[in-house]
Amino acid sequence: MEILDIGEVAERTGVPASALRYYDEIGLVTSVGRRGLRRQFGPETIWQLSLISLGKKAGFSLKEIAAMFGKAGVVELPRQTLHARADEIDNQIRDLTVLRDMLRHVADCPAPSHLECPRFRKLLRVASRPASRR
Amino acid sequence: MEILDIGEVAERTGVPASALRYYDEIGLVTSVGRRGLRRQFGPETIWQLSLISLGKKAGFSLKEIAAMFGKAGVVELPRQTLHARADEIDNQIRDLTVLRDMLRHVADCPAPSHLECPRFRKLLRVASRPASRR
DNA sequence: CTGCCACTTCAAGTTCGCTTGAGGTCAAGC
DNA sequence: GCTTGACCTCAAGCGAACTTGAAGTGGCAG
Repeated sequence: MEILDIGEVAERTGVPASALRYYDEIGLVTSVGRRGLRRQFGPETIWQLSLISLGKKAGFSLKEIAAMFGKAGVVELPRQTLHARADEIDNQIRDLTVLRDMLRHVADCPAPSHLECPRFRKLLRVASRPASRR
Repeated sequence: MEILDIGEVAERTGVPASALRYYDEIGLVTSVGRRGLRRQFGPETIWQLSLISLGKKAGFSLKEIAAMFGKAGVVELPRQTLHARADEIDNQIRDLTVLRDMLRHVADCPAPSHLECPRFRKLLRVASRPASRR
């Protein structure tokens, strides 16, 4: 059960075969060979696809993801770049936290207009501030 | 200085006029009138645009953002939906945290192959787990 | 040996979120 | 009154990330 063909990968990961073909085409995943015409993938493809899905959720483009996790699924970027990426993600986490707090607040706050609520106004101020100052 | 025309809004927010016209077209922002042909916006547009930018960073589509912050910039969704959205965002924050830790780890870990590093393998397991179990 | 059917390729189409370009308008300054 | 310049409209184009469809192929079960 070492080598999976495209249908099995699709079934196990939920990623459609058409998408897998596309990823193969752009070099985001690599098929280890063919059985007839049928693409075959190594077992590492499975976790590579979860990393890809993670990266997508984080808002990275497939190109950026390909750059982060090279063909082998092994990261090959300079440390500096990796830390920079991590910092970007930290900023994004902060943004999401503000948005989440805003939604939760709005769901619960009884004020007639949220603009009148000091808590909402505070969140708004944070939301408007540039990332560098957060 | 109550009412701004499109150029001023663009300048203050960094959102290009073409995008503002597009947002107007799809009803994501509303112009309060025209001076000649020129669109004019109320001052609330400014903070609405930062909410929009926040929502975009969070990976929501413009339609979803429009649904969250109705035309008036006032949220008009049932509390339940808002909390559901907030929970979604929480999951996303967790995903991002895993990804960030993964990047930082990879930047610093001296192991020859990350697959051999127990810490990396642990992060990988978390990454592969469905959101519900995290 | 013959089907079957899951795959293949390749081109074209789709959605999203805009941008670009051509040609037009209008308020304001000279 | 004329020019200027910032806006306008409308249609087309664009890149990302796929999907869809038509026509073909090849391993394997019977």
